[in-house]
Amino acid sequence: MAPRYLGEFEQMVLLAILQLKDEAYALSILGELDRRAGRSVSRGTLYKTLERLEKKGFLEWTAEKGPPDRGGHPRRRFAVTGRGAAALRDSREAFRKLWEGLDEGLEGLGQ
Amino acid sequence: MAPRYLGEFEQMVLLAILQLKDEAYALSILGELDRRAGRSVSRGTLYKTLERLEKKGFLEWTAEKGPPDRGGHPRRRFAVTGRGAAALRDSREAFRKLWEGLDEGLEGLGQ
DNA sequence: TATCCGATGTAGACATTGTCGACATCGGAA
DNA sequence: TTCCGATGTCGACAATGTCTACATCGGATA
Repeated sequence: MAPRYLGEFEQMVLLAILQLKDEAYALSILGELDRRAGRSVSRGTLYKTLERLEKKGFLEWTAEKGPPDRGGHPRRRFAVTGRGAAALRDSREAFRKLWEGLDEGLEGLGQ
Repeated sequence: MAPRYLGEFEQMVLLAILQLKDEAYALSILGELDRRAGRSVSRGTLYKTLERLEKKGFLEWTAEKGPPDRGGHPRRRFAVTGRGAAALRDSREAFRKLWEGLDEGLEGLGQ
């Protein structure tokens, strides 16, 4: 029952938020995910994941007044919590050990 | 419908198999996962994942006569396919870009 | 000022992935 | 013989990934 690990996409979302620093709004996250990971998903998908990560204490958000430029109205700014950062580091470490020494052998494999 | 990406645990399993080279039997994979990633799951969990990865063409296996030493009877030796290796590389690349420049800032975060 | 539109969010549904425990087998060891 | 450890298989269910449809708020604009 206790969700012990971050899913693949959950990790990506957390990382995208970290990359955006104080500009982590839902739509910007969507763009960051697409730019860096080539992962383009619907807004619904992102919001669901955001909601779950918040419920698990891996991120938090604050509501803000309308955006300065166009289309203005309230939106949420997301931020990774300490627990979220810790979970990311743990996962990164696990994968680092699993990849250890494999990089070379994989070059050229697959089409 | 088309499962485009590897799940978090699926990636770990594929990597463990790669690490074990020609010694990738179910039980050894279980041990490798535990040793390197600190991830200890039941045999059922592993077999289910192995089965799904095989169905998607990311790994294949060959049946072997009983193990040389103790408890002998047939078992399966697993191996990652070219497609599996390619999927791993893609995922690794996506995460590399997402982590870019974040390592420092994360040191010391979380408990 | 009535309406349209883009930026935001929410809700419900459903497929995929992660996880177990129970059950079944095969050969040696006791 | 019986017991036991190494192997696998199954069915059930929780967690994660994903979409589409629906709802809102304010400016822009006709």
